[in-house]
Amino acid sequence: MPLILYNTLTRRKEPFVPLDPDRVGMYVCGPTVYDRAHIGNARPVIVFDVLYRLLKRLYPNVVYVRNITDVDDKINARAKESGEPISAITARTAQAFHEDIGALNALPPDVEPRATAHIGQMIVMIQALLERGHAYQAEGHVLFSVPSMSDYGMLSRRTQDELIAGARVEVAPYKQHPADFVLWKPSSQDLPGWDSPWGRGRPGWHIECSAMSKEYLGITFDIHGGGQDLVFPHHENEIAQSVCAHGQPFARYWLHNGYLMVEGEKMSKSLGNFFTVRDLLDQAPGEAIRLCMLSAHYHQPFDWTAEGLKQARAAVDRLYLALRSVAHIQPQGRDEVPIEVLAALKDDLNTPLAVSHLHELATQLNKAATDGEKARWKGALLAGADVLGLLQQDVEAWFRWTPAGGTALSDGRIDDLVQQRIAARKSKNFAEADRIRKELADNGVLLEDGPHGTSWRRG
RNA sequence: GGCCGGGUGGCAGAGUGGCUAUGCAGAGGACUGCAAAUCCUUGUACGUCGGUUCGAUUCCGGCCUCGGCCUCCA
Repeated sequence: MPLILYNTLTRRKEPFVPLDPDRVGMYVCGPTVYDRAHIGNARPVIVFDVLYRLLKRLYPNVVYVRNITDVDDKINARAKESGEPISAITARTAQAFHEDIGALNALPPDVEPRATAHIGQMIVMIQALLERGHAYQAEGHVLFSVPSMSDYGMLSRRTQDELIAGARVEVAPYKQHPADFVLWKPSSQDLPGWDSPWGRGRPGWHIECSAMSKEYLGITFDIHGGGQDLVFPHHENEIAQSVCAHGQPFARYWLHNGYLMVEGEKMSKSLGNFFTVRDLLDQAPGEAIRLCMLSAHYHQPFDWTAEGLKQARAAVDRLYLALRSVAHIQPQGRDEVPIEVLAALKDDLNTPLAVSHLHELATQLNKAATDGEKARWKGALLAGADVLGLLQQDVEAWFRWTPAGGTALSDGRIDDLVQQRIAARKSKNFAEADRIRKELADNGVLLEDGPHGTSWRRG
């Protein structure tokens, strides 16, 4: 069964056929580093991480590029507010981004280019657009001429007339057409700027992705991904710039993850339902957050709820409990992704179905009677979880996780109480044993008496 | 106004022209000093009205309804 992907360009599911199976290229729009990542930012990171893991299983060489936007007017505004130097803001925020998404088990991309390190390539591309008659200069700006591209709007399926009608912001007077967008804009001395043929200035938002994808993946490449909100204008404009500058096709498969809502409402700062990844990592382990995200199909809108996170955590608990019961068994077939998990993911990244297969594997593991069966099912469960970026940590570490700033009992204190209870049980002092269990339960610690002794976990 | 995606059992959420999704929650049972975990059994579905069909939750059309986007935004 081939890999099938829903391509926004054609609005249908298509078999994925790479340009060069020996070098599959994927570009995903990364963060603008002016503030900590919120859960909306986390969704594409997790979704495309799963795709990356899947592609690596299917092809020998995958190049995953995810940029960091470190030049942007939002960053400039932040610097002006706080007085913190721009370079400090971007460095600090980029580092925080890496920490946050690392906790969500997102693999680092192969290349993580920064916009400010590719200004030269952007200038070259803008020059090409000017030479080919797809851009013009006006009042220190360089603008892309939307009417110069006959099939502009192919991705978002908009016509140029609609763009005029839909323009709800004031159109800058130097624009020849309301939909024209900025490639380069002048910078005053207090703003970041680079010398260019058009004076000291800075790039527009869209050009960086066009320049950096070409730098690392070539003019035409396989997959371009991002959030659905980027379809227009960002990705539409990337296509316009790249196609018009090079005269050749740009990305072949466009993938977009759906929007993220919170408790049924649009996530926004004014509604007070705006969570950062960091906030959530203080409340729940990263793998619970990750599984929660993967419990709905990437293309659907996702409603983030406290209840959903709770259920996701319970689901991960269940998988780790299955593993805990076979901690002493060496897994077998550790690298063979179970066929049903693979099939689910190859069908346009059907992660909810893949997760359900993980649960079925856990059930089989729980039911396994012989060590041979246990070894086989354990290997299958772990291998299936790997492609989803789940079950990546030590089983006991998972059960010992504790929220930030909590007043949880220490591991050592819990171990002591467990030992006391074991002694009480040995002497048939069940009243004392139950008292200790109750004391631990009151502190959020669950005990499980098994054939191999007593284990505990934080709930 | 334009574009797009939805409406599935208590909840979340896949999927399918006729055959158990899965998890959580519920009920009964086994196991356990008691529990927990686990296993077994089990109840509750496919917005609405038509059409196509031997048969539709699943295809087609109308309707109702929810949500998002339309040059800040993953």
